[in-house]
Amino acid sequence: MDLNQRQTSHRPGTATQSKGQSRLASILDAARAVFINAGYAGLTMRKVADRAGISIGNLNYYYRTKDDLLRDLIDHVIGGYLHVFGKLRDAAGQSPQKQLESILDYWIDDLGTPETTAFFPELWALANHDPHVAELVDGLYARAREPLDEIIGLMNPACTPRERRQLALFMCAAMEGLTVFAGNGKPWASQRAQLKRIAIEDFMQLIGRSGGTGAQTRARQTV
Amino acid sequence: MDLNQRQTSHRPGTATQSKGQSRLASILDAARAVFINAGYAGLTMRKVADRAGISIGNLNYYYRTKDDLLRDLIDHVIGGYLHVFGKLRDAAGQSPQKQLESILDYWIDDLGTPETTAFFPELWALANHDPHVAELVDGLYARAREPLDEIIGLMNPACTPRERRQLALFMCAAMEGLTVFAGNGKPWASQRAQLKRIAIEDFMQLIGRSGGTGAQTRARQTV
Amino acid sequence: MDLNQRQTSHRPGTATQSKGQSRLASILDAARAVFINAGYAGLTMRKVADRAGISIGNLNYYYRTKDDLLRDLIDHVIGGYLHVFGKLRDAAGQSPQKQLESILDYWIDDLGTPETTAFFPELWALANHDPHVAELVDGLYARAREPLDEIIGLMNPACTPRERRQLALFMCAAMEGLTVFAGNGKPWASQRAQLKRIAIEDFMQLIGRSGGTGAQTRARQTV
Amino acid sequence: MDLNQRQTSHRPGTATQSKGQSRLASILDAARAVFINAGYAGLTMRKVADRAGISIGNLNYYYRTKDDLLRDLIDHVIGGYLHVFGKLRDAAGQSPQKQLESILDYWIDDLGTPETTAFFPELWALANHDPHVAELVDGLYARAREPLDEIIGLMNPACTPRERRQLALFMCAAMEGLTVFAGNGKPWASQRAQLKRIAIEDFMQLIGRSGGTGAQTRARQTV
DNA sequence: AATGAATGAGCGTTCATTCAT
DNA sequence: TATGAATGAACGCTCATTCAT
Repeated sequence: MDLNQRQTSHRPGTATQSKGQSRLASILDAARAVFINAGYAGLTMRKVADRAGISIGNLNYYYRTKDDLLRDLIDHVIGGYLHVFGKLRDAAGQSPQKQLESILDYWIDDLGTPETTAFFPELWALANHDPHVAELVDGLYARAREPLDEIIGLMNPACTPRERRQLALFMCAAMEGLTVFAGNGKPWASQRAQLKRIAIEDFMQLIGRSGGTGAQTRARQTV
Repeated sequence: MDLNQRQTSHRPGTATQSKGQSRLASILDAARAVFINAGYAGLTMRKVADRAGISIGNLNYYYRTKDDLLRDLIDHVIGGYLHVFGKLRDAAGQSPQKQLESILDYWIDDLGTPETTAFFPELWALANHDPHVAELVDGLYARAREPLDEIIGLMNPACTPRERRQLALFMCAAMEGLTVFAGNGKPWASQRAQLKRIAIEDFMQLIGRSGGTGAQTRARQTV
Repeated sequence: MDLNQRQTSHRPGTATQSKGQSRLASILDAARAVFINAGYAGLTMRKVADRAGISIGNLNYYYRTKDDLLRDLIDHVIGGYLHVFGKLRDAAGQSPQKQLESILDYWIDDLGTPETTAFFPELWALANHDPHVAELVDGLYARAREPLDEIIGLMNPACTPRERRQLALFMCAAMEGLTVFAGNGKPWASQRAQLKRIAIEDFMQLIGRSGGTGAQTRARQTV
Repeated sequence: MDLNQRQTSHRPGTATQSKGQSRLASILDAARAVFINAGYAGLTMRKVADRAGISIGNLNYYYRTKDDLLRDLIDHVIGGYLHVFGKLRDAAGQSPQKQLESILDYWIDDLGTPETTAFFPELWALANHDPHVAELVDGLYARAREPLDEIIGLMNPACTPRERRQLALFMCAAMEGLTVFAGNGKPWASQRAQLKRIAIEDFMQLIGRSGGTGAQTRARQTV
């Protein structure tokens, strides 16, 4: 899957003029809002049309089926995250530690926004029933882990590529898990900053002590 | 909320006899299966009735509304997890390290089962739109973290109660996050055991080095 | 295809009680009326439900899809004609000529009724786009031609089975063709009786002079 | 109704230039194809526009309503048949028998083409619900019977005009009825040529023996 | 305790049609 | 001429729910 060259699912021949393109954008925005507010189960063509201020006929003019709309919606939102993760990687010139801290900082802050808190659990649930969504989600995370992987390599050259990938995955999972507990409106939201410090601290240590088998790691630490 | 004294949502006056009670159980089993297979969006009274082998009229006899059924369904499933976590805690006589390892072992194995992999993301998504579900989920995790909290206290007496809670939360989040990546059928499922080792190792270290403010921790590390 | 053992297309489990059976009958009657009045293009679930005096929900309770309803509708109506043709054949004890006359008499009278005049052209049109309808129509006509075939054999033993089938087909086609011109409300409706006489006369002659090759026939006639 | 001076139903002011006229022709061709393939129930403005390679906006520019298009479509197709029947009549210089045979030959061959097999049943069905179509169809057949009527007069001067009309109608009906049974793709398609022979033979005899009451006819034949 | 029958709102979608450009 | 954009009614169908038996 080439995440850079995504193809839209709207009806061919539509959105050729500027009016149609902006309408398409407003549809995707409306769909995103409904999806976030009401979840996939509450995502209906009528709600989207209402929110976008158009008729259902016009909505179906742009998106022949609800599924087409859903795909473009997820493409659209995931595309936004991909864009941000691409930028995060470019924080060059800094030390790997600073880079890592910067990424985690952004990541955990983001998961505290209402949109992300609501969007990703829906995505995870959907991915279990829709292979296409699963593929998109996997692609997104793979991309998001790339800078982590790279930084781990800089911070601990002893790590094998496989170890780097596993560590990045573990860190990614740990942060994403925080969404459920410290996301927007969640019970631990007020302690998100402290949890972020714990995560950063922990990941630094984790990276530093890796680079061999668990036995070796423990040995090195105790020496 | 008292998780020990949950109240069922089925229609009062039903399930008074043994036949009704077993029927209720089969309904909840059917509902769970549908919920896991099709997600909340695909959970319909018809499907549940079909799966349970009864008429929709009869289903509505036991559960006046779909929402009632959903509440009992989630109560039912969460109750199962609570039961297990209660047992885990009873692994007394062993060292705290062994206890911790045992819990994480079970936890991460469980998240690799098809049921858990499918069930929890649905739950997280649902919790964002249904306060009652949110409350149940929070209660479940609070209970699940209790043994972790306790073990942390045993392993590192320097930890304040607040620190213990935060560490337990972080560990819980990190494991739950793995569901999305290393759950059943997920891309990292084959490396789940290794990720488990990383988690256990990491949590051990994390607990060991905690027990002060973040500043103190850093100071100690740099010395 | 066994026309005698047709299977209904209504939802399994419905129409088990007397109320449901009579409702099913009223639905088929309503559907028949709508089909005849408005044609296949004008046959909608809503119109049928309205005509039957029930909600569309209830209509869909009995017939899951419009196609199911259509099949049963056609089965239902064709079944009526089959029943009649079965009876026609039983006009035993009379001379073959009388029997033939009786059948043609009934046939051409029937095609002058509003229902038949409207129903069959719809059927012919539908058969061109729906193989299942085509099969039903073919089955109906095959059955309808059976007594004709038999009578031809009695009237002219010189006819080979193949000739009999062809003659019966030709007669059947000629009569059915009259539907378009002399059916109810058609320009030649008022002369239907005279056209019937022409047909009967013609078919008698046709049968009588058959029983050999065309060349032989012409030879015998000119002698 | 004057079939020679048909008035088109396209929007006044359109198709004034050569480009518009050819576009109109391509629209009618597309409409005919859709009508034949999908039937009246499947005839939609979108399909016609797609097939014609234009936008539905442009289609509605030429035909303000679907009904206008339908009328012109039927006019168009029927016009083609009228044109052919006009030519058939001009097979002068031959004997009436030869002329008759030539007409029947063409007629029954034509009804075996995919277009005619599909088109006419749709037309008959439509005529039952649309008076304008009924009028057009009646006009077409009236014209088609003219040469038959004339030839009958030549072959049997004893026939009264009324008898001639009835015989022509009967013959026309008999042939049209063959469409349903021996049209393209129908069960008897392979025996169409033999059925044609039966028809020709039969009609010759029918014409020859007519010209009086049935009794007289028989008497004359037997003498 | 259980069923078949029934409702009406809402679903996704297609339709003929209009309009500004 | 021709298009893309837009509408609103109607389509077939599913839904949660109610009710009489």
